[in-house]
Amino acid sequence: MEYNFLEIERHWQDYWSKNQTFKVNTDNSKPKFYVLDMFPYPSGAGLHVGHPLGYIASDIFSRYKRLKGFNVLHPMGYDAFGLPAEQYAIQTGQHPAQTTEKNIDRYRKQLDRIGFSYDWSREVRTSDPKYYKWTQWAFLEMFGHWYNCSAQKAEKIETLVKIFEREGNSKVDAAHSDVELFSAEGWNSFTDKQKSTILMCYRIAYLGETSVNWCPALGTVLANDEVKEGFSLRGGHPVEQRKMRQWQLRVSAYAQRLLSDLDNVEWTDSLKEMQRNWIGRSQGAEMIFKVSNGIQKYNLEIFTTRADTVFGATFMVMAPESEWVELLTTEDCREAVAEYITATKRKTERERMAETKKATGVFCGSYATNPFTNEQIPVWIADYVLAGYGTGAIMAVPAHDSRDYLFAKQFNLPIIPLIEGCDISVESFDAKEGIMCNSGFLNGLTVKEAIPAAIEEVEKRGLGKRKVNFRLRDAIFSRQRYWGEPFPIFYKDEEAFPVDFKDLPLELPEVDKYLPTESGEPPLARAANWSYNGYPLEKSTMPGFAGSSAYYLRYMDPHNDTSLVSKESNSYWRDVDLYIGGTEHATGHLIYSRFWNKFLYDLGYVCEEEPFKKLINQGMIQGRSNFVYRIKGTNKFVSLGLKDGYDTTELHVDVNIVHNDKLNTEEFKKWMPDYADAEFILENGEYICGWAVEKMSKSMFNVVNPDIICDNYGADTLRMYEMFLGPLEQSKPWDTNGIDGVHRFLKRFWRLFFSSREFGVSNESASAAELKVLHRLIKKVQEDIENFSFNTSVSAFMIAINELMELNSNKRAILEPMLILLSPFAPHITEELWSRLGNSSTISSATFPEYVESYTIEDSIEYPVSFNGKMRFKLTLPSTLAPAEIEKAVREDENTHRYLSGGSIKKVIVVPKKIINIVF
RNA sequence: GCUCGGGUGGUGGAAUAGGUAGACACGCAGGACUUAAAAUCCUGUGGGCAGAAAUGCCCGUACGGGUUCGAUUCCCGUCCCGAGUACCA
Repeated sequence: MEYNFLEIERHWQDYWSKNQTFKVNTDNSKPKFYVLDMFPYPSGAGLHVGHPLGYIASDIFSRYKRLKGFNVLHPMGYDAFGLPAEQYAIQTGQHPAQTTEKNIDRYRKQLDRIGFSYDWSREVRTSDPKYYKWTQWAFLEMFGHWYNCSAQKAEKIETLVKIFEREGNSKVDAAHSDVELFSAEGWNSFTDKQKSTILMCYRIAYLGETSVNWCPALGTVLANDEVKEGFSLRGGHPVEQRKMRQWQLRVSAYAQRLLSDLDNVEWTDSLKEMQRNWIGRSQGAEMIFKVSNGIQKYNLEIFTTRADTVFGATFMVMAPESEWVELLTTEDCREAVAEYITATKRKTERERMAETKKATGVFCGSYATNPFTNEQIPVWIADYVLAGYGTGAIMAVPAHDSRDYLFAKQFNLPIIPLIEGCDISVESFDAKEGIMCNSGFLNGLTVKEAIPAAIEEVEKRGLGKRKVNFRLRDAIFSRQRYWGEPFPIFYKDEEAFPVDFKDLPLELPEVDKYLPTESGEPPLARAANWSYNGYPLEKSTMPGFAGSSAYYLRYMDPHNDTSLVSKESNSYWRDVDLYIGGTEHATGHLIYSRFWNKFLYDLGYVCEEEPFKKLINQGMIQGRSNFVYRIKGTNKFVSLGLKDGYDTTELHVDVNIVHNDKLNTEEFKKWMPDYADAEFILENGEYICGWAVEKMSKSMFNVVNPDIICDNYGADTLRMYEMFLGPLEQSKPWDTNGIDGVHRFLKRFWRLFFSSREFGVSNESASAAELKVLHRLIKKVQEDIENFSFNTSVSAFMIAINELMELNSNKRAILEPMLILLSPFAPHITEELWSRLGNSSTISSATFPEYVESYTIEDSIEYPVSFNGKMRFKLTLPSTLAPAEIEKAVREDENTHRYLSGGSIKKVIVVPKKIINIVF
């Protein structure tokens, strides 16, 4: 009986779907387990073999947990709003909803063929109005709340109004944008519009002027994590800085909690580290420097982490965008400053980055007083100081900061070393170590002692205070695009008002074109009647991360019409126990989701403060390209081994017509018309292709479609092979060479159940040897799955099968538990054999076999005996011996005496079950 | 530059509370079955030296040191590769 994987897989996929085998409900009699994949953006290109890697791993884990008695929530959905569908719509005029729908259908078909155990009744799509109603709802909640820093939580905006009415805003410890101080009387005398403008500075979702990443090619703004090295992540278009009024989320208010709570989740260290860097906490002090432009005196505030170096501050620098520039530029410097500022503005973000080795700047004419030395020091303007961080101004300590050093050298400013014996002749001494000198009261202290001592002195003299700064900025939430969630916001007299909750979802309107208008307004401006009760609605839409920030909550209760997730569902499923996805979301989705969840937690809508308990990053699967070598000026192709004898051009060839690096020359002739009459110079009758690891992409002809693998080998082989390829978290190239090994394994496994030619297993009881094989495997597979070491468990299966074949084992007592062990990896073949064995229920409701140690204990052990670490001979001893008895046996062994040849034993080291080493 | 990973046969990769390095698989070579092919099965396969053979010895986990009876594993230094980040004061 052949292993007919196509028939078997089709049959069981139908069966699972018809019987809703993987549908779950809350069930208080069972412990819950929530396994989540990062849902995909359904692109037009469909899935390639790299995409399912993480899904396969999570599916194996889900199936394993079911066998272990857990009630497993394992859902899937689509991140359906996004740029490519909109770009395609602009080109073709087709509604993005249509292309998205089509792509989703294709994705679904591809996913279904791999045999995932998703509960599809819980599917979500971010572009579905029933779904984005709750994205809009969350936004309105953020609009209606402020962040109370002393309580460390979000509170209703009404509580803030009460405080303002009672005492003004001077004592409120709130996360806010720049705002003037006012008293209670002041507040009460404001007009409604003034009040609303002030409240906007406190809302968690707020409208504010900010410097944004503007991408002219895409015609929209982008968040920091959507920009990489000055180019847009999607499309790779240049990005420039622009001041614009945009909706923003006050993520920065949560910076400390986002940082601290990383300690409470089981993520990889590298991912946590990435988030820590992105949040970028730095502890230091804010200090006031008295400055004078000759006419008027001001207090210029700066931020520093090195308060200990004040004695070496020989000049000040402020950012070109700083509002201080206007105040501190003196008349005689005005022209030079203006010129410098225009020059800076013209530079793109990229140019500014590229020029990190060259310092540019201009003196503004004013002088500051160093509060510790009382020296007069010049105030400069330079673009190496950023407006958006700290106070936008710094004290420059050239001896101990490389950027200040570069600047001082360029403009001949004094450099004063502050650490004993440091060499600053060619570069600054940035390390925080050494003994202080030239520093007045700090002299003789180590840097570590001097930093707090200096801050203490600063506070004592009233020059400033301790301060913690974060690099994490508020998230820019507006996109000038069509294919996204509309903001439930309308404007009355230029003032923003929320759309009433009962009117949600505010559905995306129809437009004639998906482009911005001629006047540069977002596409929604094209919609007729884009208004609410006669008032104009917000025309930008929300960014991609809006819909993906709370989708894991929606899966818990996907059809709920009255809330995002019910209290009952949320308190049962709580949080994601295992989240699998790519590391590319480290500073985007994974920050926003945590922020979003914490916000909902503050409001009492969810019961866990962190959404993803454990997170695994699957590695990227790269492509493995194949090459052919065409002799220049001919249509002749020479095999890899002979190509050095010719002048050739290396050309990519479709990997799907190459098997084990051997080209199918007939297929090759059919592949492209140009090659129809190609000739080949073969080696040993075969054409061998060259290869290289590259990104998987159409242009390299190295895309492998999982459907083809399923056609040729079956889904079970694909699943096991993807796991066998290497450690889950490691990036690795896809190489179809080698898949035969896994396929062969499944065929052998299948054959174990066919003792003659007919299906049949023996009911005899298992032998000790068979039980040993089985129980070693149970232990190994269980440990490996728990440790996400799926590649080694595939190997363990192969070893076990080889051993069982040697034993001619076909006993039900062994094969039935083997089926259960294998079922998470290869669900179709195991389900088929399971039912042939006469089981009425599906294998997913079976119980994972219990490991019994006594079956695996060996009678005797072969010990390698080494002398001073060098292996000499092997000694077989009963496994029951205690270390002392082993030592006695080896001392008495004749081989020992032979190798000692008269020398005396100093020590005998016995590592139980491993090695005996004699030291002499 | 900084931070975090990682360097093991022809290939993918096993093995680290320090204990026979190269499991398992691919590929390759040889063999069995077959008219032939496919499929399947068996044997060998890190390098070197010696031997008819069984086998024995030496060298080998990027490189150079160190700790140890013993290091792929721990420590110090160097080189290379990958990821993240980019003037964050």
